[in-house]
Order: sequence, then C-alpha cells, then structure tokens
Amino acid sequence: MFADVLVPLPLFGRFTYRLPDELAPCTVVGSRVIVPFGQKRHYTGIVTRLHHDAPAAGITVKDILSLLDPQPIILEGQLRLWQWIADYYLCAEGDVMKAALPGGFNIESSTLEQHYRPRTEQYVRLTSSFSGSGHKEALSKALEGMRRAPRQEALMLRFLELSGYDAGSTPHEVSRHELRSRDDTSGATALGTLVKKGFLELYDVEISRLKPSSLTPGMLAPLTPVQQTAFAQIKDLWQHHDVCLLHGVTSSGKTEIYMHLIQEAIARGEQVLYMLPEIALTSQMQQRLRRVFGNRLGVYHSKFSDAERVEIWRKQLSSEPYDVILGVRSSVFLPYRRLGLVIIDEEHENSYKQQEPAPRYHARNVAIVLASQFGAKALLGSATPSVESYYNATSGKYGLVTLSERYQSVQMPQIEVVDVKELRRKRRMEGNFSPQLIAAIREALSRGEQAILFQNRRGYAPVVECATCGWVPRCQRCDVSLTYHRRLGQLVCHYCGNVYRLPASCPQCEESNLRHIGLGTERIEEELHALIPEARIDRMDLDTTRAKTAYDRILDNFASRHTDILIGTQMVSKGLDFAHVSVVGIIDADTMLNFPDFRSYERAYQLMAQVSGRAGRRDRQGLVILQTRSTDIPVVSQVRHYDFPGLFADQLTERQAFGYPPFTRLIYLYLRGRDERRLSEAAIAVKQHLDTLFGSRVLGPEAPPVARVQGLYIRKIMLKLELGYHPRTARQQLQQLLSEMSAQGQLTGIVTHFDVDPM
DNA sequence: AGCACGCCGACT
DNA sequence: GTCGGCGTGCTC
Repeated sequence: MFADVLVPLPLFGRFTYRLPDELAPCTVVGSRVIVPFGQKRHYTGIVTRLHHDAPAAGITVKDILSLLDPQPIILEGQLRLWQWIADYYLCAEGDVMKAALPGGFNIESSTLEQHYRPRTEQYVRLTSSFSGSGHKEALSKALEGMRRAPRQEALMLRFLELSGYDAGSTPHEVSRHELRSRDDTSGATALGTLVKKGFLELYDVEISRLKPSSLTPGMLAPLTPVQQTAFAQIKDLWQHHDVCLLHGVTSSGKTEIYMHLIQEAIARGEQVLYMLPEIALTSQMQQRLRRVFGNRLGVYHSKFSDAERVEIWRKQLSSEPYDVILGVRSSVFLPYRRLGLVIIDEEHENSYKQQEPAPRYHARNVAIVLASQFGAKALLGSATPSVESYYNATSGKYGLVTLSERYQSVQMPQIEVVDVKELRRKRRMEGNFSPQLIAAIREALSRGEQAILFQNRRGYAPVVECATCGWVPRCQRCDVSLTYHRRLGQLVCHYCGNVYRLPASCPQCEESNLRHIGLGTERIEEELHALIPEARIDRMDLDTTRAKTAYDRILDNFASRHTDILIGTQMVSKGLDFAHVSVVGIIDADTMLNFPDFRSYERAYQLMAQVSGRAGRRDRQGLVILQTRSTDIPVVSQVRHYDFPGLFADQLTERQAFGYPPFTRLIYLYLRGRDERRLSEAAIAVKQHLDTLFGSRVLGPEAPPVARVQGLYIRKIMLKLELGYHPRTARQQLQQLLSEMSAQGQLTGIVTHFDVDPM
C-alpha cells in the first residue's frame, strides 16, 4: 500500500511513501504522519491519497515512519480547500499547508518530537499504601505519627477534607495549587515531607489553555425598525444568493444585524465564522460578542501561541466545538463540520489579502469558497465596499442591502473641503495646517472635545508634483500617477513599466516649479506642537505601535481623554469609536489620491470616508476638515457628499476603459535573481513565451519600485485576462510554461512566484 | 525550504 | 597545499 504525502514545503511534485502494514488499518486521507525527507530531515506530512500504484522506476520509495493521530486532524473538506487555494493562487499545496496548520502540529525535524505539549497541573493523592482494606487504620496510624509535626498534620487533614475522603462520596481530585492556597509559607516543605514519607504523591493532569469566559451571556438588544428591515432583506436575498453585501454607513449598526444573524444560525445548530481584517479590531468585537454568546465564542489569530491554536483546532474537531469563531484571515483554515454562516466584516480591507509569503490568498474570497463548500451563506459588510464586491452586488451575483442612516439617526459629519493650493498662494497656511483646521481643533479643545488628525504616511516617499498648480504626471496608458526615479532621471509607470521624460516645466501651468514632496505623521506632530503647545498630542502609526501593548496604551489614553489630539495613519480610521471626538482633520488627501495604483481613488475614498466616520457625537454633528490641493477632482466631492454610488460609477468606467478588475483578472509573475543581466534576459524570454500564449494580454517586464530585495533583483510581468478568458486554462498554461522553461535550464538561478488578484 | 555536492579565494 | 564561500540541484 502506498500513500501520497503532502509536506509543508514549497514543492509542486507529489511524494509517495510506502505505508507499513501495521499502520495501514488506521491511516486515512487526512492522517498526519511523520516521513523521512532528503538525507536527514523529517517532516509532518498529510496523507492525501491511498493507493496501490507502484511509483515510477528510478525512485526509491521510503516508508512512512509513524502515524501521529488515531483520528485525522484534517477534514476532507479542508484538503479540498487547500487544493483550491494552491490551484487558484498558483502556489504549492505545501505553502497552503504551512499557512493553514498551526506550527504546533509540526514535529521537530531533528528529535522527531512534537512541538505541542499539553499544559499540565500537579495534583495530589494518597499513595497506594492507603488503598484496599484497612486503609482507614493505616491512615489514622499515619496521622498518629504526625502529632509532633503540626504543619504536616494540618496539611494532611486539609487534603482529606478537600478530597472528601470521609464523606463517603466519590473522592475529589485535589490540585497542588488548591491545597496550598490557604496554607501560607511552609506548605511546600510539609507537602514535600509527606511525599518523601510515602503518604502522598503528586501526579500530572492535562489542562486546557483555553480560558472560559466569566461573563454570563446576556440578551441581544432588539433591532431598530431600520435594522430589522435590513435583517429581513438579507435573509430574503439569501433565498436566491449565497453571498450578500451589507452596505451600511459608519455607525449604522451593522454589528447588531450580524449578531442577530449569528443568533439564528447557532439556534439552527450551525457554526458561524466572523472575520475581521486585523487583530487590533478583534478585542473590541470579542467583548461585544462575548456578552451575547459567552463560551460559545472562540477567538483565533496569530497572537495566540501555537499551543493555544492547536487546542482551538482540536476543540473544533471535538464533539463540542465553538459555535462562533471570531478571527482574522487564517481562521478560514480551522476545521468546521457544520458551518452555516460566514460574515466578512470590513470586506474592502486590503489586509485580507496575504502579500508575503505564499500562499498569497484573499481571505474574503477563500471564505466565500469555504462557505460554498458547506452550502453556507456569506455576508460581506462595509461602509465603503470594494469596487469588486459592489460590482458583484449590483450586477446580481450577490444580494445587496443598504443602510444609509446612522443608528438613532445621528447625523453624518459635515465635511468641509479646504483648498490648500489657494491658501498657500495667499500665504495663509501655517505649515500644513489651514486656518479652518486650526480653528476647528481649538474650538473642539475649548469645549473639552477631542480631535483626530489623519495623514496616511509615516516615512518619506518622493512624488513629483508641480508646486504651483498641483499637477502630477500620470501614465497615458494606465491612468496611474508616475513615480520619479532619481537613478534613471525618468518617470516610470509602476503598472505597465512605461517610462517618460521628466518635463522641464509643468505642462499644465507652464511654471518650472516641479519638486519632490513628502509629508508624514511625525512632521504633523511637530507642527501641531508648535501651533497648539497646550494640547496633549499623541501619535499612532507603525513606528509608535511596534511594542506589543503600545496600540492599546495609545487608545486607552485617548479613550480616557488623557490625550486631546490623536495623529495617525490609517490605523486611526478603523473601528475606533470615541464619544468625544468632534473634529477629524484629513491633512493631505493628495498623498492618497496620487498613489501610483489603479485603486488609488477607491482606497482614498475608503480611507477618508472611514476616518470621517470617527467624528460626531449624539448631540452635535461632527466636523471633518478635508485639506487638499485637488479640490475639483470628483473623488473629493464624492467623499464630501457621501456619494458612494458616484465613486463606484466613476471607478467602474475607468476600470473598464483601462482594462482593470472587475473587468479583467490580473496575475503578476515575479522573477527574482542575483544576476541582473541574466534575470533581465530570462524575464524577456518568459515574456516572449507568454506573448505567444496570451498575445497582448501580457505587459512588462518591468523593474518594480523596489527593484532589489535582499540581494535579489526583481522583474514583474503582468497578465490582464479579460473575463471571458478561461482562468483555469490560463493557470495551467502558466504553471506549465514555467516548469518547461526551468526543465530546459532557462530559469537557473531565478526564482519565480505568482500574485493572483494582486492588491 | 534545507541540505549536499561542487568548484574558486585567503589561510596553516 | 586545505577550509569555506555560496551557486545549483534534489528531495518519494
């Protein structure tokens, strides 16, 4: 008997092992096994197929060394999902396995020992000398002997009491911790002596790392009539659609709707997966869900230790799994048996897409596939849906439900657009602050309210722009702004690789005032300190939140109003609800708008709409000051008027005109190599082969903005496949081309990877 | 990914 | 004359 075994390595081939007779009866597809691999290595593998086909001649088949679990820890559906991911995202199944399985399930290659160790607690019991008939006599004799050792006697009596020894009922297990808790200092010595004398003995018991919640589950608050309508609409749409998009403005009460849907699902005996894009958002949501679902809720993300993740995984395999899982993208990999509902909150967030390493999967899309495996329903939620999802919803593929009113009819904040270009000309800007913004902040502070300032850049990223009119060079073929490459002295499109000359003067206003600019949160903080010295200012960005608890500390300080003004990157735009924030300042919208990317307007809208949603209180309308030099571009007025449909319509037109998703599928092929010349030649060779397969759908190769990483040069080739083009065929052709080229030695010294549906 | 095998520079 | 650099190839 043979078994095909999947190992956690980025290898495409299948590896066949001989299955020893004694293991054969218990081994099934999904079993975890230890296999030898290479000269001296061992891996935890997963059996993917059992068969009798003798492997091809010339390869020496090794034996499976052992079977790790009596029951498989991978369900068959999970293996199918792994295969789907590897196939769709053009990576090795081993890559998926590595991402999916908690590290604790792997064995240490050198010692063949499992990483995972159950946590144990020491317990105390009477030794066997007190068992059987005559135990009472033996015990009183022992106590007799302790008369001159009061501590030992006390401990012994306490043990007997705790264990219920004399009560005649079944004896209680007594933990060491419990035994010494009331006893003060010398308990340990006395216990040690009693153990040494052979009266008591210690033994280990496995305990769970999963902490039960102390909260008693409460009732769900009833839905408002508006929410109730949306709730009913969603369920109605689910009759004919598997996926539904809930588009609800910030603070419209989407979470309450989710909770009612979860409630109904678990009442039907189904499991629910509730996904959020980031760990930082889970703690608040955990509290809200915990209050209703108590211990039926499990949380899963990478901040948990491997051992904890293994225990959650095992619990999900057990007969009493969590009914609701709250997690980030990796929670799509947990085992489910009766999944009925998947909620993907903040579905537009890019962090659902894993960038590095492989598998470069989009957890929203994988979650939809997961749901369909179970015939479960999926609900995407966002105040600012992605163009892709909204397109699916408006074209009838998904159901669409809209909530356009805030909870309890709180008004949306008023958004005031400030023309920085004009103010600069009049010399009325104080650094990067308009008089309007300064006044608004001062006013808020004087009323004892708070402000959030948003600048989506921490470092320094040079962009060319005209200092006079704000003109930024853009690519004619791709409609993205160009990036100046100092080394080349040229403007480069990061999408198609086209290069342009840097004009000597601005083609729009003819001034020769082109310059590089950069503005980050740190400089904002500095300027603000000078402008309003009495304000207590804090900053939240990647640099200030490196430490583990920094995020919570900054937010706690702001929530408890020890900070007046919080400056930050997109971190301040997400899921923060502070009752006393009345002003939000968007320092420089242009940074987002000129990002060299076909999604820049979409992302800019999402960020600005999300951060604007942080302003406003029940009794007073919030105020957003939006500073920009591009007052007349449509996105700005779309943000200002909460005109999501307008933004969507514009974006759709552009995407269609330039051939971007959702009208095409993008696949990027990255090639990396130490020798730039050879890399460049190989990239051109690949491109030529691709041309014969895909014609004009191939763009590049180009050197990406960061053209060398860790000593490796990089080239990028882009494929734009129109929707009619069969993606399965395309993927097969791509894989085949690369394996043929590397078989012919055309890719030696070059590593390749794909990015499917890049962000 | 990791490990072995193989061919070129600074050391006892 | 060796030890060790990492480029290349292979792993059932």
